[in-house]
Amino acid sequence: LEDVARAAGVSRATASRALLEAGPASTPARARVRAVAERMRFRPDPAARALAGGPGTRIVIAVLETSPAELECGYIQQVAGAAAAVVDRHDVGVALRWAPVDGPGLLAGLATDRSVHGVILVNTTYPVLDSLPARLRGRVVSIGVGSDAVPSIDVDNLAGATAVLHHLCATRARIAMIEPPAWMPCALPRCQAYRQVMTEAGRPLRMLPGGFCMSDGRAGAVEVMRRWPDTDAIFAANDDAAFGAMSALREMGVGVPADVAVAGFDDVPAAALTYPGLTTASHPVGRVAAAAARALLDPAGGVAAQIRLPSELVLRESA
Amino acid sequence: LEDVARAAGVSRATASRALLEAGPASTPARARVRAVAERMRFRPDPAARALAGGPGTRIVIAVLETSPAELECGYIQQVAGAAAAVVDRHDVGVALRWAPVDGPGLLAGLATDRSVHGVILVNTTYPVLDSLPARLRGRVVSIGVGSDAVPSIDVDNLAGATAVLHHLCATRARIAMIEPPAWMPCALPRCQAYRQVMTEAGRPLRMLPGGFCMSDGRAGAVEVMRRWPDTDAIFAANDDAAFGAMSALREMGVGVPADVAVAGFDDVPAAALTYPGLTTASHPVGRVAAAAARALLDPAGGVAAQIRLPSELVLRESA
DNA sequence: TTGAAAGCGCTAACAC
DNA sequence: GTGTTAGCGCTTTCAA
Repeated sequence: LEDVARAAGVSRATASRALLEAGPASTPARARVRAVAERMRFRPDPAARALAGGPGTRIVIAVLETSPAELECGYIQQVAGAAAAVVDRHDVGVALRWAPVDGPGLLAGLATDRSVHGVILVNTTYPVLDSLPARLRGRVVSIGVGSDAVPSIDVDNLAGATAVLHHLCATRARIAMIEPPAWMPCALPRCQAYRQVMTEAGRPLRMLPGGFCMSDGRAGAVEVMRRWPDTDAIFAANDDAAFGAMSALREMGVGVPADVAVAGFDDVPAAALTYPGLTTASHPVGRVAAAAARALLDPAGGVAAQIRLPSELVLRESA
Repeated sequence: LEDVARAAGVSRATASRALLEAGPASTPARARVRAVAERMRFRPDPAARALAGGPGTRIVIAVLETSPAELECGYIQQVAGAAAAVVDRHDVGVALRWAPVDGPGLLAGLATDRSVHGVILVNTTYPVLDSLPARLRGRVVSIGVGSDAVPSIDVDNLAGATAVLHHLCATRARIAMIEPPAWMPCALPRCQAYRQVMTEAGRPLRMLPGGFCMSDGRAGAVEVMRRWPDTDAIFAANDDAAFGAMSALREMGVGVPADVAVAGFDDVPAAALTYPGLTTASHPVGRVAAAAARALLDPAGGVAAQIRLPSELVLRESA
């Protein structure tokens, strides 16, 4: 910085202000500093910046889940990987932290940690969003639901699920849904899509509490066939649950898709490998996470309040 | 630190030395400082530490690959996720960086970056290992092959592959292997196991250059059946290649496992979902990555030169 | 609008 | 073995 300032003919302080786009600085000086910095390929030292009261050196990905073991699921790993790839160029790192679903003070602790540059909330809930400490304002983005103070980025769950359900409706009459975990507000649009499409099409509503694991899908499928034996399609809240449903149906001697069609959501790699291949909606997790990391990193900070990345119908054999 | 030192009745410098376990410090003082620090839940500020010449605040995971797109594969994501979870407690972050397979100066650049705490090399090669800059000594671990200066952590490829091949040998006579990418030295033990087991069992050697993608497995299987039509088992270098082989065999009208048994390596989640389920060897990627991160973080630094985590045979229907 | 100066919390020479 | 002192590279009051 010293060198940049000298080369631009200003003091360190002015250079700092120019680069930060904060505080007073004349437009010409500002431009000169930026040009010199560019030319010298100047990269501010994040450690020094953190020490001097700037943003920290880590982005923590705080994952709300029922158990820390959930950090090992493919979805979270993908978020971590994509974010880690994005932050590298900015000399920042990411850390992955489990937060109990109803644990208090998660954000409070993060707010006082000077080494924290920003926070990516995953699977967050409204109570957590509402407890946002002032010091964290502008340094938090949510993958999932957001609030006035917290911009959110997610796949377009509503559109993706709607597409799947329209496809199901075209060939099937009685469609059941295995719901996502009830506490997870970001998954609610998938239910909403179900209610909406079924209602509009005049189909019966057959919803069952479920979850995001194969075991949830398995249990759900068994219960569906017990309660409504004439069901001819199952929409699972995600691919894993759909895999569970398919395997349970097979064990019950129910043909997929001959007797019952099955569809999921996410298009995980395994969806292309099962037999039959799983019809589902794509979920660009990596792009969502990368966008979240960039929102935290970009100086402009022009984060739209809400970004919904498109989800596309992926047709395979199961439905 | 100031407070800790005062409470322990020593100067900041002594406290620092005691906590760092570096430099001279009397045993009693050392113990006192540690006790006080423990009680006060003192956590040194990583930014300050980095600024003052200590280790940086980021661990960069440098992945040698042929293309940056490879960073998005499940294996790398898992490494990133597991490492990110481990470093969180240490107020450090991880960053993911792609490095061209034969790109020069990768480590040189990292060595001069003060914000880098340490480096986890993934899929590294011997030339890279040999070019280790002195300043990075003791701050690099490799997931894969290592060297005198770089401790390495990996799954026990040799034992895992050997177990799979012994299993194959028990019921099959002519076993072909689809090899891993040739430039990736960490995957070589899988080939070595093949040669060894085949030779000991007096079986023909049928090796074909391959890779780690489904397309490699697909091409490999086609070529195997063309060159050696009486082959009755295929060992693919990893699960993805095995999936490709299975799908190619199915398309060729070859029954799996009836006509040809197929086995892979890694036990990715999809291996349990294909039809037939894939016989493979487990690969505790998360544990490997966590161990690598811990090796970099732990103050003791007592990293064994080489750690090989066990791989277990996972029997399913494909072989 | 700008510059000078005072730290941020820690480590590492250096003298005691 | 221990304390004193001087920074690490930046941001941010405060005067000018």
